[in-house]
Amino acid sequence: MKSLKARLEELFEQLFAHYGAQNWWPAETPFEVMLGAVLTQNTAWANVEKAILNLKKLSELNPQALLAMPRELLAEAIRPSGYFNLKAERVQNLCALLADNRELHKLADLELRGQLLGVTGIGPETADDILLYAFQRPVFVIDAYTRRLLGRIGWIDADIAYEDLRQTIEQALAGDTEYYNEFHALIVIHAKRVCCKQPRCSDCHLSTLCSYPGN
DNA sequence: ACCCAGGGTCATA
DNA sequence: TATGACCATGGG
Repeated sequence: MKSLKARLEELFEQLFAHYGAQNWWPAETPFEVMLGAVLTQNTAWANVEKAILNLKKLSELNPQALLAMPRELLAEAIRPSGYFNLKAERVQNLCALLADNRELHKLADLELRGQLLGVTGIGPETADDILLYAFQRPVFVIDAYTRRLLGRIGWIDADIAYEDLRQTIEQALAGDTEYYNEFHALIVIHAKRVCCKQPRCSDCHLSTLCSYPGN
């Protein structure tokens, strides 16, 4: 029986061999990463891109500017990303944390995670996206794709708690920031393949890794 | 017309 | 602790 570490590393190799380096997260600045992390909650990335583009036309992308913006105006700009009233509030909650604590980058990983989770609207996955892709901390992000993929392969229980799964994988891999960055990006890119969105996945080179819910 | 998307909060039992 | 309602747009 192969160890979890060996199986995960093999999975990484297969994905990397097919898709190559992804250079994530798609954003120009760390703050834009954080913004995207909130806006993409339960939302297709294409809609988030529209929202961010709208916002860039109205304002500089920094915490002070978005805090100064009337919430209604912010909400209207991010409308395409869905839940726009809710997300306008969440974005400003995050901005408030960033604006009145300029030393966040000096905090240890766990402290920083605690600060992020303290923001209403930032849950475990959004916090980990921010930790990994904005603050370059070694965190393995668990999202719906990751659960679906690992669940489908039969490596995890469907109902394992977020923290338990994250720590199980991090303990097994003991990877660095760059490795976790690439790994999560590959899982998402793989899940977005057209063939992985079909009920049956026959032409996928990695058919056994297809993450469509019904497979 | 339906389903889903790079989730999270809050009220209730 | 564990469900369920709610948030809302856009593409397939």
